[in-house]
Amino acid sequence: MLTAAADPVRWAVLDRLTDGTHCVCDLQAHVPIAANLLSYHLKVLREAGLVTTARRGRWVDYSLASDAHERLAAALPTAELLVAAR
Amino acid sequence: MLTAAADPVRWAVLDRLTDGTHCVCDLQAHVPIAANLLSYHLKVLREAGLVTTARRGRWVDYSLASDAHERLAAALPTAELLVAAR
DNA sequence: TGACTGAATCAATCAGGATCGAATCGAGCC
DNA sequence: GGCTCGATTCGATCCTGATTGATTCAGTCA
Repeated sequence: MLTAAADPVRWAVLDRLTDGTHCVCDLQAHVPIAANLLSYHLKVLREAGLVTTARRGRWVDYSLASDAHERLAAALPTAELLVAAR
Repeated sequence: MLTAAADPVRWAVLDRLTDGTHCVCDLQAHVPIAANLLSYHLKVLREAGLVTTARRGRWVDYSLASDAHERLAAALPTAELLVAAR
């Protein structure tokens, strides 16, 4: 879970998706890597459940999973500090 | 920052430290790896500023940095979602 | 239909970090 | 001083995961 977010490329993708849905071609313009490599990283994010996809014609739109932040925050080893503080 | 926490061994160490200070020998008992390897991971955590150390006689005590959780949470790519929500 | 485009998949390569063994350091004890 | 214990450092190896290029798939438009 954390390892999925703790990669420079995937971090940039997630960061880009925080301001809304973007197709792969748009993400492509924001990370300077090959298309097939981006596809690989998107697959990792999909398998981690951090992003969701929707096909729109010949494009595929990627969005942040609605609970992405909650799940990431809960995955932090220090998460239980919050619980204890409540 | 995130990569420091997104490792199984270091995650376990940080998790162990959430309930207080522990010497290396105690941490050793909670992660099934060689002593020198643990030392390596502790060094990574030190360099990331996530833990602090204090020598006590022949022992070295490790503690969570006071701002460890804040800094980890802020390092999440989805962190700005919180800011936007406020 | 057939050419074209966006996207995903596959096998193979490569690099960086994790791991191991041995040596070293620092502090206490006899 | 020599010795032990706790912890770290060093050098070499292993191995996972990132990267690459080529291929395949799905959808669009002429």
